[in-house]
Amino acid sequence: MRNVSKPPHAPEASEQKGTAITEEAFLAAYDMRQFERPSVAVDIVVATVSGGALRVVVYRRKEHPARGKYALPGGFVGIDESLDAAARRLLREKARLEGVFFEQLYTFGAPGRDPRGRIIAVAYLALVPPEALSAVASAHGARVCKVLVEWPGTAGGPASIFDEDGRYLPLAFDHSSILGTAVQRLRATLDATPVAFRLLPHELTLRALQDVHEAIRGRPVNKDSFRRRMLAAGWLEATGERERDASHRPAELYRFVSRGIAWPIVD
Amino acid sequence: MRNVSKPPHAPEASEQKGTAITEEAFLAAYDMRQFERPSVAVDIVVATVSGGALRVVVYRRKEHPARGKYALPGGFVGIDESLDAAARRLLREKARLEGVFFEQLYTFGAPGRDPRGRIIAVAYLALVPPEALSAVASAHGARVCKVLVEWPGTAGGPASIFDEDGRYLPLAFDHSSILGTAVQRLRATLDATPVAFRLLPHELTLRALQDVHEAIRGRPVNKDSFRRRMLAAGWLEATGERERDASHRPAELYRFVSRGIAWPIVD
DNA sequence: AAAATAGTGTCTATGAGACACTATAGT
DNA sequence: ACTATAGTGTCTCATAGACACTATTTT
Repeated sequence: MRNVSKPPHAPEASEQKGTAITEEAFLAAYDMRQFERPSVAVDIVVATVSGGALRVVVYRRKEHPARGKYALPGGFVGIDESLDAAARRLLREKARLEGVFFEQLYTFGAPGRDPRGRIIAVAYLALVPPEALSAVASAHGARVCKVLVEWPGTAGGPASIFDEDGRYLPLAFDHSSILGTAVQRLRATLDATPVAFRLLPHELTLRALQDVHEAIRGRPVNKDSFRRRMLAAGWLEATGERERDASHRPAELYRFVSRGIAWPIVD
Repeated sequence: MRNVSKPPHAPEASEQKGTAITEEAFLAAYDMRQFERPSVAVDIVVATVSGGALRVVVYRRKEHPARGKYALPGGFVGIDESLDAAARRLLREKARLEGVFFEQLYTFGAPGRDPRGRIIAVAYLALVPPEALSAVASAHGARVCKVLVEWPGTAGGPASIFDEDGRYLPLAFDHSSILGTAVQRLRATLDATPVAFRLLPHELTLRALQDVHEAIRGRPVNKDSFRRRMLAAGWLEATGERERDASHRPAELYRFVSRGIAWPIVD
């Protein structure tokens, strides 16, 4: 039986006399529980770049459903909790991450996406520098896996994950779609906004920044023009320091500064 | 009392024995109703461009809450209905629109956004040519209002609506935020994707296309370079026909064709 | 010295902005 | 003829890509 619930915007009970009562009286008489409601969860793509590859945090599911498959960190939204607050709480609870950059990505609401029932997932994207994930690795079943994207540019589509030995790891539910959407967002905003800096430590070399761009785009970028663009964008400030323990000429260290530059860039 | 509901990913009841039972048995025993759930609605920004201005469809609310204010068309998501299906249904029910382009925009979930209780709104953006809204105008309380955006570029922020006489019309709930997000999305995707064509009839002049770009960006664009870019993009095909009833030289009519060009553009 | 990567200078191709000019409709 | 807008040709400037070259570290 399909429940195309009639919106409570105009509930039957108060429709006739509704025009005369006050807003307070209306709200007091209003019972929202008359409509069947879905559950709402937040799922988070916690992304970083290390070893020249885009990586995300996943957990091996120990319970049904999708037992043995890998899932993005996530959980249900509290009834008095905003979506952003839920994402912040879940980042803390599930990945021990605080103060990291995150933003809402897309909402996945296909009726069959979770066998437990109607669960609508608001997906988030969190960006962290690789060293911030050292604590996560020790967490209960957590793994930081390489992402494989099989479509070019911002075409979109699912993405899959692999372990260090190149073995495919199955993702639970529709999490390959969520992951694909995250990569699409990253690729689309990479040039227009300074997202790449969120994936790097505070002090960085231009080479490391280029590695991040190449890992996200999945293809090489032109070195010369990349350096010029980055230095012209006004996001970088030379520290005067140089890289250490490189087996070749050490590169200049830069700091990310957004002096007066809006986020995203305003034209 | 704050209900930060413990995620049913690992429900207490089946935690101990969960590792031994089958997925079928787990799901049969699983009761999702133990957690308090929000309502989920879809709100739609139905946008067009006419008279050199970006316009959206709003309804004057006849009932509490926010009685007398203007609201975007919207309604609750059916328990077995996907989010896209809910948007399609609401476009048909509320604005008598079928077969129009629409996409998901952002999800608004602040706990206090609707005084009736916890209602999470998945916002959608629908783009229609101006003549498609002639039937909407006659609908119950519907109005097609000019949009005012007070921030430059893709900075983001709220947007407000005005009637034909320049009078400010108050928007209900957080609909000015939703509207602002819609404009931000339009501005961000205007150059990279052929969204502008969704706001125009099938046959169009370059001038009309430029008007759409200027209305969305909120500032003039360079005519010469705009013409070159549009003709080079491969989205336009000359019909050989010319504009009628213009009080000056009639412009060439073009048709939108996306021959082999992906949506959005793949590089 | 050899290897490897960092960083600079310069040439070329492309696309945006500017502007002058021509074309074609209504009045 | 006059006005208004459509549409073309060309110049300049900014930026991306390509490539040659120099610089500085480890081994």
